[in-house]
Amino acid sequence: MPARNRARAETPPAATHHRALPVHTDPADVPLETALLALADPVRRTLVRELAADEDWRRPCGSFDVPVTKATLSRHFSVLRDAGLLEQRDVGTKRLNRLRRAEFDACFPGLLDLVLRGEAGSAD
Amino acid sequence: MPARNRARAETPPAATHHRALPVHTDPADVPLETALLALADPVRRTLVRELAADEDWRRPCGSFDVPVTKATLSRHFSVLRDAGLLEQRDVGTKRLNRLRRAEFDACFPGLLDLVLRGEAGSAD
DNA sequence: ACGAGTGTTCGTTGCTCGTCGAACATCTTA
DNA sequence: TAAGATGTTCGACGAGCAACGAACACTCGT
Repeated sequence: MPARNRARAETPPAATHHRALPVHTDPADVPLETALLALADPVRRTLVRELAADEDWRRPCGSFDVPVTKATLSRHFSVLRDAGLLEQRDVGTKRLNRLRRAEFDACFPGLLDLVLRGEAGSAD
Repeated sequence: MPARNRARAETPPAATHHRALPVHTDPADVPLETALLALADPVRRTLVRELAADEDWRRPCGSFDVPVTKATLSRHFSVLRDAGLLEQRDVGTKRLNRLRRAEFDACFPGLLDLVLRGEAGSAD
């Protein structure tokens, strides 16, 4: 419980203590199949869109408008992390999220845009 | 059994008689989820790649190198049709296939390229 | 007309995935 | 230290999907 509170000047609000922080898979190590399956779920696409609409590190896990339980939501975040789509950071009691837009886009160009663009095949 | 055998000068080898030909869903009517799910399967991605590698209307259904039964294969083709990825045409006893590259690409830009490009997240 | 070749349909089986409730862990505040 | 807030983990359940064998349908040869 010591914990040095030396606020590191970083992009995010500076993480507090240290909880067993999740594994962040690099998009470059993500098989195409994993990426496609991750974005094939409607709930996860909503999460991705809401993340893209807001600024980085602004939204804790519980702040998303999806019709599922905390348990299910946690699972979805896990899948997004494993797909190289999500980065998380703990601050206080909440876990803040960031969409890895640039990194993911570099590995799967166009895929994220498709999701953010819209639902129909006619797009837009 | 009448059937006008006026060989229509077309792109494909000109269809013979008429079997209950399959329903071809227009890519513009395909939800993003359907497209993603269709390409999320490894067998279907193989089919798509082999189709893209060869010329249009050259490959009958049974000519693909995938480790599944005829029944399963038929099901996969059905899924690809419903995703607006495949067009089929009957000639004699075989059903020839064509990848709807341009049409699908217009609706889901970049998606097909991703599949054809490769498997890894590092692409290429 | 018959048989071979090709593809679809049907019913079943097994596995994966999304979902939930309940219990647990961690951090903050009173 | 106790209470509250936020997420995660742990079975369990149900739906969906890929896969198969077998039976059927259609076309082309002989």
